[in-house]
Amino acid sequence: MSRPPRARESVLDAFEALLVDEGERAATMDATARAAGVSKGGLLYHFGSKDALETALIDRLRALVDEDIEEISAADEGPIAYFLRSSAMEDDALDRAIIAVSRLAQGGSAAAGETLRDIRRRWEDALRPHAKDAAALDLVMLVSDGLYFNNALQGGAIPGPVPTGAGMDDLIALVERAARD
Amino acid sequence: MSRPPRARESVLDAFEALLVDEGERAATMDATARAAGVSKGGLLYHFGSKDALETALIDRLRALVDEDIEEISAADEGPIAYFLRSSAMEDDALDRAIIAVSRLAQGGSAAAGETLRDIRRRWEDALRPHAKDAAALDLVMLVSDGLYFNNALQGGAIPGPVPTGAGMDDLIALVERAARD
DNA sequence: GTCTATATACAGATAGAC
DNA sequence: GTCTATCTGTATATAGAC
Repeated sequence: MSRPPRARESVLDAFEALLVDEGERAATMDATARAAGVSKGGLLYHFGSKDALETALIDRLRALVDEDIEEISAADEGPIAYFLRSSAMEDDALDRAIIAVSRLAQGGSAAAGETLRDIRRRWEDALRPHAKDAAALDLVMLVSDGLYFNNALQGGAIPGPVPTGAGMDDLIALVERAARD
Repeated sequence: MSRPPRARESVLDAFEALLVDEGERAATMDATARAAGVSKGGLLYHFGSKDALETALIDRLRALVDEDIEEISAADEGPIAYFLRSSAMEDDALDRAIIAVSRLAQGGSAAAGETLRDIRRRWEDALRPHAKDAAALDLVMLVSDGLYFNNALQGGAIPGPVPTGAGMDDLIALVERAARD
């Protein structure tokens, strides 16, 4: 695994941040270059096209999901609780990458949409052994989708309608009681 | 209530269809005019700007939600079951309008985002009396969000991971058992 | 590897004819 | 009320200097 150039990574970080904080429309190559502190030409040396930039972000997401799938199976508080709790986070690398790629999917990227469906399938497969039946698995997946949806929809700093703290604990307990094997 | 001109409504239908079927980026004024069978100038007679077009679609959604809130309270199978079942529909006027406005929100429209948050709050208020506690209400809302999310994400005709038929009945039974008062 | 300058395409919007 | 023609801004991408 050859580690990629620093400049390349910081361009990718800037692109992701723009997608998450200001939406797909604001994440232009110009704005990305400015945010990363390089010129448009400099950006295009690392990523030959907008499509290449999007593909690189999608690849980063896939790598983060690989790690996450490992952690789900090994989680102390149980796979379902771990999965739901991590669905509501806002600032770790995985969640930022998912939100960013969701924005690309909404903006019309077919590759982004396929990636998100694929990821969802992998999570579903990882959790299936821990749910008592199909409806229970549907329930867990849909609550997780709902948590992501609400985090993805709110523009920036607006507090969403998603439960936090004790409210989140109560929700997880309720879902586990309904879904656990 | 003065009924609006036929041409105006068909432009709005075309705009909504483009948003739902091909995404926010494809729903340009040019494409909307073409799909509605008018020229760009013709479209701009009815809607003086892109913003006016978006506002009209948002207003249409608000009106449909007013009707829906009435029906939720009056539903035979119970408000929660009715609400969840209607969250998974794909082709009635309300669901198409929600998906279209969700696309606008993702594309950066602040007004669309506020409208969606407002609608969610109204549904939550309508269902609160029928849920046994806060966690139960969170559960119902998040499952509904998840159903919408999955319908909104898939590009066009791709079958989503959302349960249908008997699977949906099982899910609703599970949620009701967990959440009902 | 990174820059400036420029080409090309398309979005939203205006003007004025019919 | 609907059209064509045109203006302006901005996004992606290329060419070539440093």
